[in-house]
Amino acid sequence: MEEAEIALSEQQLVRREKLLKLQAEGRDPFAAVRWNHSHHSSFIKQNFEALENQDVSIAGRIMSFRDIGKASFIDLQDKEGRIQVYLNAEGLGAEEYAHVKSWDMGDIIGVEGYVFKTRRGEISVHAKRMELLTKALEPLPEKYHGLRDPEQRYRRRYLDLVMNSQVMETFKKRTIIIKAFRDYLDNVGYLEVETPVLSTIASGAAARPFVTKSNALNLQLYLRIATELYLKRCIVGGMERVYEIGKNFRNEGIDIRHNPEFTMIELYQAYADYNDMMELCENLCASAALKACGSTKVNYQGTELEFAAPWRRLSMMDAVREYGKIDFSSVKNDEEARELAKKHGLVEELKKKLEDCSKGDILNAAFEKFAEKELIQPTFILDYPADISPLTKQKPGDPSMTERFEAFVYGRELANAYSELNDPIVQMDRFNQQAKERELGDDEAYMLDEDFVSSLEVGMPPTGGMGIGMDRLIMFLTDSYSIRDVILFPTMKPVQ
RNA sequence: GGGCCGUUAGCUCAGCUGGUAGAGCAGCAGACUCUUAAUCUGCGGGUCGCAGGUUCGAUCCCUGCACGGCUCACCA
Repeated sequence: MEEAEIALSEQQLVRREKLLKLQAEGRDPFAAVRWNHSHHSSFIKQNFEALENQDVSIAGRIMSFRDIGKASFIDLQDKEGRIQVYLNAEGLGAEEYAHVKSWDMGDIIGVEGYVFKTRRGEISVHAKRMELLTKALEPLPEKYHGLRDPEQRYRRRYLDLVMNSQVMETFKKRTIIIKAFRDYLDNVGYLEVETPVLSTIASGAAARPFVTKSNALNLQLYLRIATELYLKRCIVGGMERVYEIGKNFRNEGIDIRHNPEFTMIELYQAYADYNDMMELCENLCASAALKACGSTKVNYQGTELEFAAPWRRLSMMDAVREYGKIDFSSVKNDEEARELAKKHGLVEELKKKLEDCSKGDILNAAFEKFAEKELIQPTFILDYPADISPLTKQKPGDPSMTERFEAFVYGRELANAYSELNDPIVQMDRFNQQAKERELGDDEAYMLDEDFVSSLEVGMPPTGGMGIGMDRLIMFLTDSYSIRDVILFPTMKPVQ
């Protein structure tokens, strides 16, 4: 007792004793072994007529063990679900049957036997041979309530997955949704690419980056906050249609809809513009909803969301007029806009001092305050101020506005898309403007990427581009309240 | 970062106005050949998140800390 020992519970000690006993008997449940299994649980249940009285081989985890004396029932869980195993001395032999009875809930076993239906109508496997494939040394959480403690569910997701079948369903759906995106884009000629996570410049979005260091290069590097500028280089290179699904990293607050690392798809299409991106956005989301939920109509937190095209289209100015009762169309300059800001209580919403704010800043603040949370059904908000859209083409006839939209669902931003700015001279001016913003204290202003500008000098065709927050879409399609419910291992503070 | 709430057996949770703790599941022993939250009998299992303080005495009151949840702020 000199060294600090990990305190084992009574139940853990019991299981370790069982393990030692098994090993002493030459039945080490951790010894190398493979198990040929022929079927999964749900397949057997769905194909009972064909499989009745047929031999099958299954494997999984013991979730329930009902010993009624000379016979027992086990609920075996595999990746598809659960199936009941019936065992008795006749099927296994008296000695084996007695041995199996010492197994525990949580143990991972293989079962060979024939398919039958119990008198109560439960499709089951009548065991002829059983093998303990892995011993569980820790007891499972409570079989009825499962694992409830949110902290443990996130920290020990493996237990959450074992105990809560809807969690497994959510993550299966997650994969279906991402695959739906891939299938759709691959079918219309997109090329999936990979761009750097590590870079000396973190640009393409407004966010604080994570900082790391390369030992080999003796260099400070950032983890990417967006893939935009590299994907556009691919367009310059002639790939015409590219997308990347991957993690972005933003060193910011953690809450119900933000995780420091999150999954984004960005896609770029040459010879297209933001109108094409709207259609693509509708089609991608509708197709994902159809594949994951069987319908474009999805229930989210008690509200029915309709993802089928067409989504409502509304300019930012019209949205502010509709939801904020403020008319920006007649505002001629920044000064008039600042007056409006004071009149409508927007000053506190602004990220900068009022005198530093342009008309665009104030319009955006009014939108965020009055309109954003009202946009429940999928809605495109079009035409964003140029000041907050440094990578976007200006509107023909109104250089203060850009060809940009964001898609909102349930009051949350889901997608962001532009007619991509491809004029290298204007792009340089916009980066310079961002540098000024940074001097004014905005540490999320876009970093200058000179090589990106120089790629535009080589020539980027007119291009439409879009980013969609995959985690957020997955939240909507799985009725998940928190982003942590759609990320397998969300960022957590370590326990001290 | 602010506010509110939580942390008690492996798990899910009780625990009154302060007198060092209970249930169900799980575990152990036993009974039971169609159970499925199986049932029945009996028995074990706790540094009440951590550290201080008040008190004769703290799971309970106070302070601080840790972790988590919600929320506001922040955050395209």
